[in-house]
Amino acid sequence: MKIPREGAAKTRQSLLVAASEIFAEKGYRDTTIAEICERAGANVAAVNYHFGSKQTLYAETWRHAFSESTKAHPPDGGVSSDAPPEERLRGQITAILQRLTDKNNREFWFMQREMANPTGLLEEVLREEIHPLHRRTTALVRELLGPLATDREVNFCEISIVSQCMNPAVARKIREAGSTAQDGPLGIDDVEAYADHVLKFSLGGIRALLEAMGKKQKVRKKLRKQP
Amino acid sequence: MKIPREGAAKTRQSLLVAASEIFAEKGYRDTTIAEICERAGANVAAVNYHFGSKQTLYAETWRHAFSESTKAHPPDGGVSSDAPPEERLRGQITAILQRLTDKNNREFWFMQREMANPTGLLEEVLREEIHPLHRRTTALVRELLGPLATDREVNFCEISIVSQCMNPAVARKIREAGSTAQDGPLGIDDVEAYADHVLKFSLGGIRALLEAMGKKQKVRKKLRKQP
Amino acid sequence: MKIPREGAAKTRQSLLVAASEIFAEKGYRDTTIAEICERAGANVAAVNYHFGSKQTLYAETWRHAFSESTKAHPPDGGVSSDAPPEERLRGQITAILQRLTDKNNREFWFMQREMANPTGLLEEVLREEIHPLHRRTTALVRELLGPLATDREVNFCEISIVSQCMNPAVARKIREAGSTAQDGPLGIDDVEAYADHVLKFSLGGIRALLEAMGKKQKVRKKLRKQP
Amino acid sequence: MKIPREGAAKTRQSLLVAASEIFAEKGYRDTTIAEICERAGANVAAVNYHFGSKQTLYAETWRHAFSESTKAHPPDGGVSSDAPPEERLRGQITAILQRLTDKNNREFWFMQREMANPTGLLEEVLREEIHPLHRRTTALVRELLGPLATDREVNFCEISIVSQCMNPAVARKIREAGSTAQDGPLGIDDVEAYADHVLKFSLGGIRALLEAMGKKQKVRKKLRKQP
DNA sequence: AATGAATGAGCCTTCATTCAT
DNA sequence: GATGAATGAAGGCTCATTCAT
Repeated sequence: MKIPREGAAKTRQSLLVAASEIFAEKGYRDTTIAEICERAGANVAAVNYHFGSKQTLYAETWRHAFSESTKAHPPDGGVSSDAPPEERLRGQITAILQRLTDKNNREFWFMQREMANPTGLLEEVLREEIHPLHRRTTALVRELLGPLATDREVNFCEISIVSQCMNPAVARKIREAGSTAQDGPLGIDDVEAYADHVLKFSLGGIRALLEAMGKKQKVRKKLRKQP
Repeated sequence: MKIPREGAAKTRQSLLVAASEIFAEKGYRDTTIAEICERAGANVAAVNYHFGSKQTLYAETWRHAFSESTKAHPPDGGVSSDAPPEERLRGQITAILQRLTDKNNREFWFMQREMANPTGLLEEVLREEIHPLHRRTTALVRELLGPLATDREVNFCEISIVSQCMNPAVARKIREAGSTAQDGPLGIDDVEAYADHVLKFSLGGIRALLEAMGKKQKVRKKLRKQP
Repeated sequence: MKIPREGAAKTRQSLLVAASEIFAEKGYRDTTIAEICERAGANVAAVNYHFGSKQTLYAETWRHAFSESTKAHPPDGGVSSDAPPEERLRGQITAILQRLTDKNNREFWFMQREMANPTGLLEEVLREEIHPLHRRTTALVRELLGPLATDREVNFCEISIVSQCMNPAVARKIREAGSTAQDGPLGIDDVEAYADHVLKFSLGGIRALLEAMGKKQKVRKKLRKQP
Repeated sequence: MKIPREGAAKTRQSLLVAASEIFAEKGYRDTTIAEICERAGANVAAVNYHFGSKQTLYAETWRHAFSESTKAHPPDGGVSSDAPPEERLRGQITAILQRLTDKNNREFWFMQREMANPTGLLEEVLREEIHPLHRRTTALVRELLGPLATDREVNFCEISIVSQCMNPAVARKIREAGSTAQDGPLGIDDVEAYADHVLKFSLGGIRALLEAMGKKQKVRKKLRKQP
């Protein structure tokens, strides 16, 4: 009747895996401890025994999903830090998109749910994990826009780029494309094609900002000459 | 003990308003009928009397929020259809952003929750209400990219533009900026500034796509000359 | 919007009819006032307005169904009181069976429900309406069994006869036969055939009792001769 | 505050017993889970924990009552299958009546309620449990009537016999007699006396049918001789 | 260490009845 | 006189958590 357990903490891992799947699929509220335990092949009391509460398990699961994801997809997309900024931007864009569309990755859905239904417990995770990524992108954008850009311009620009990658509709479309349609090359192909597009589009956007800054600069210089 | 009933559908409206607020704030599951009724100043049974069930009320509320939103913010942003496409693009961007950041508008949060936790009931609303908006933007993008662009290019481009407007992080930031910070001009100012940015950035992106298409065109012409 | 009502008490009658149907079909508890009023084309408050309460309507309905039934099916089955007792027994048996299987008759189902789930309110009706019928049959049985039969013998015999007619399984079978099968002669044919059977069977039973009494009588006479 | 749990299925049994009593007394609808649990000394959630739902508990209770009843009262009434058919008929009649009037037996009241207010769930039980009993009686009747009797005659005859035993009025009378009146010998005595009566009455009925068949037979023979 | 029975708070829903028009 | 909105008392069920082994 009992499953042979080689270690005490094997159940813990099973619970984490089961929870990861179900939480990502149904969200916190619609997930029941019973279901998690059943899928994990454990007792109903197992969650409270190993994690203390549903809340704690949730947080733990989130953390786990996030760190797994970061491990699997390095934020630079495999591009060397010596590469030209355009290349590094491509790396970051690809990284986000791959991370997002990795079938084993629940992180994105956790985040979606959190944004829609913040539990508060995860603000902390967001700060610790997401902000560094943002700062990395912000730094790159600053590099591309040059020192003349205001902080707001850099901020907006970073939002523009990341938004294109994080739009849930995008994620869903890609996912569905890969799962429903002729489940073959299209999935991956799509992601790469979209990454190319985002890079091209964003570089165009950045160039437009640079040109506008240039004009302003000239105007200011003119004005300075004739006060 | 009884509230004076001045009209038949007055309670109904109160319930709709209360539900709109609480559903948007907490989501379907975490919202209790009791809370809605209490805020609406009605009896616990009022929801089931007027709407039949929590589900129905939810759908009704969603629908209501959406149509109110469409009414308040015409999708062209008040720009004439005779205006040049760049102006019309500004109109659409502004429309989405205003719609999103309108304090009385819960629609966006409903949508967020639905994407995270689909009830299935709302697929229909999505199709009926969202797709037309997308088609409108797609048509405009096609106009800007010209007939040489592929459907995929147009599609990606439309996603790029809309994503920048619909990013929940943006919405949240703007909202929080308007509500927590010096609750003053910053809110609206922010939206307008961001709209300007998105327009500029996107036009830059589009121009980049056009140029890329031009090069391809030239290459093809060359190839055609020397077979 | 309002149905033209020629009299005040027209609604009352509609309610009674609707209630009769639904109570008989579903029983007291499973019937809702709302359903009754809907079928009667009246307001939800109509029942309480016209009858004071659900209980009262129930009692009223029962009484109504019962008296209607007695009116429609005279307990002697149309057989003259001058006819020989066997004929009169046939009349009574036929009367009960017809009464029971009359499609417009809810009375039997009310009784069934009452026996299973007595409301207490109806004890009175039972005494007033059922007992006279029983006494009538008892008298006839006494006539058939002669003065030598004990009261218990008469009582048992009466039960035997009436039981054969009132068995709900019988009622159900006949009803279903008439409603599902080729909804034609079979229904009535069945009833008549069964009535014939019950008469024959019961007269046989009575004769057996008489013979047994005869033997006892002889024994007693013998015993009396040889004290 | 907590009841010592000596065994796993002890609570289950308590619930079954309590449910059996209350369901039989009040019927499905008028019985509340709370009452059952209270009487069983269990928590309000106990029913749903052990049985899943009120419905399931009801079905389970019914099944339990029925099988208990069959166990306690073998359908042949203790008469050997070698005994003459009249004796076996006495056995069956006695078995039904004893079963019906057994004070610990709720089965009959369940059945009454079901016939009046079918839940549909129990059709199955009826088929599995009741039909075999009927077939047994039918076979015996066929034996008594001989091969010349039509199926309908056998069927009607079986109904006549069983009806006399199953009449709820009989059951009620006997029960009340045993419980209210000089709660003594009358109860059991009554049942035996009534069983005697039913046997005698039914054998008389059967003989009458046989005689009628004999006449028909003679007529047919005559007709065959003079075509 | 781990289980499964048990708990109790809370939720949605139903429904007979009452109230204000 | 009659309506339909409103009420509040339950009832069945779910579920995270606790307890006794």
